[in-house]
Amino acid sequence: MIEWSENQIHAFRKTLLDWYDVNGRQLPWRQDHEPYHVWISEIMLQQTQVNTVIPYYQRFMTEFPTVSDLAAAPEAKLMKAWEGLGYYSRARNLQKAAKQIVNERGGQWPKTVEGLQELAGIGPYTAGAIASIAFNEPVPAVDGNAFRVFARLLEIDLDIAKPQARPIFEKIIERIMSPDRPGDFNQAIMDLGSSYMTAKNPDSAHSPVKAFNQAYIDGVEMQYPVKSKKPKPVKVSYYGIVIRQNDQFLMQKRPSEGLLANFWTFPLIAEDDVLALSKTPELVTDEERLNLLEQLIRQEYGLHLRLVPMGAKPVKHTFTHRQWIISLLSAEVAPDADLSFFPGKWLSTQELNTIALPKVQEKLMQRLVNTK
DNA sequence: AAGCCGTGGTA
DNA sequence: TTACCAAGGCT
Repeated sequence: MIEWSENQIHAFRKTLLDWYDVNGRQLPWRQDHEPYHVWISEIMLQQTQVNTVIPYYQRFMTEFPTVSDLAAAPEAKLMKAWEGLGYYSRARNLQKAAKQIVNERGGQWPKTVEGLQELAGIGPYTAGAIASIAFNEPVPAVDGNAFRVFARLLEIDLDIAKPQARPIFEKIIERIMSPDRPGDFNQAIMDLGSSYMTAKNPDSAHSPVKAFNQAYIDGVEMQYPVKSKKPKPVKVSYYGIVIRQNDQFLMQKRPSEGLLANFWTFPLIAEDDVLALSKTPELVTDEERLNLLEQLIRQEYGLHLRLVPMGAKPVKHTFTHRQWIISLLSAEVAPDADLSFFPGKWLSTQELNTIALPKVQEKLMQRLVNTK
């Protein structure tokens, strides 16, 4: 890596901010520096693209205009507002933090990076963003953009996937950033990172800071940032059981922790659990498989079902670390069936249109429409 | 430290 | 299709 002189640092600040003053993006959350606005946008933007966030942010501000409104909101309404954004613990933490501010702090925001990180869902990046943008504190906001931009500018060889890299980048950026305009500096770095200095197809030849971009100058831009790879999603096969009576589906609520916590889906049964009932799982035929599945449902839920496979191909849905492969089967259940052992309830199509559903459930329901 | 936690877009 | 990315935080 290289180091800049004081003169270079001053020149970089001026070049960056001059560019930002003219070319900075106009975004809904940049109309003012209200901590509430900065906060909501920063949480939504975690691992999520700007274009995806914009409509969510606008609806959110209409429904929950202030931190008090958010603190007092029914959780179902909040989840409906977040539906489709993913990483749903962000929404739950959002309300936790809103309650912290309203109930424990008399509506007062913590105004320092340290204080902000005491709020649920606010880590080092988001705390730096809020502190610098809303409270003008000269602290870096090191997100993926900042890692990438500074790794290239200075040819920093640290693996940005490793936690130790963060404090080192923070120290480097602290020295470089504009002490009088910290919020604008941090946002300018993000705009740079999402325009000229993107991960895949950067356009450094036209970048306002190309003269400062050592990796570009040396023709090794694509070697930065150094980032170790993550493991592939693990494939998991399920049977999705569609039990319909007139206008209702028998739905199952997911556990309160873990993937898609508390969301409603069709009952999902892991193929592994079904095959575990066989002494020779590798020899199970399709017909036996169906029998084993019906047996498991009898044992676990006390439901006597006759299952009929639906459609040809299973529904696939990929999360960050899992790929679900779901084979749909339909069944009828007797009107007087005992549902006391079944961990779920009947939901009408009306209700299903009202509550928040995860994308994978919507895919399953879509498949239902297509195979009818 | 490394795995968990969603979704949509792009090459 | 696969692979990887996009303004991370929590455990």
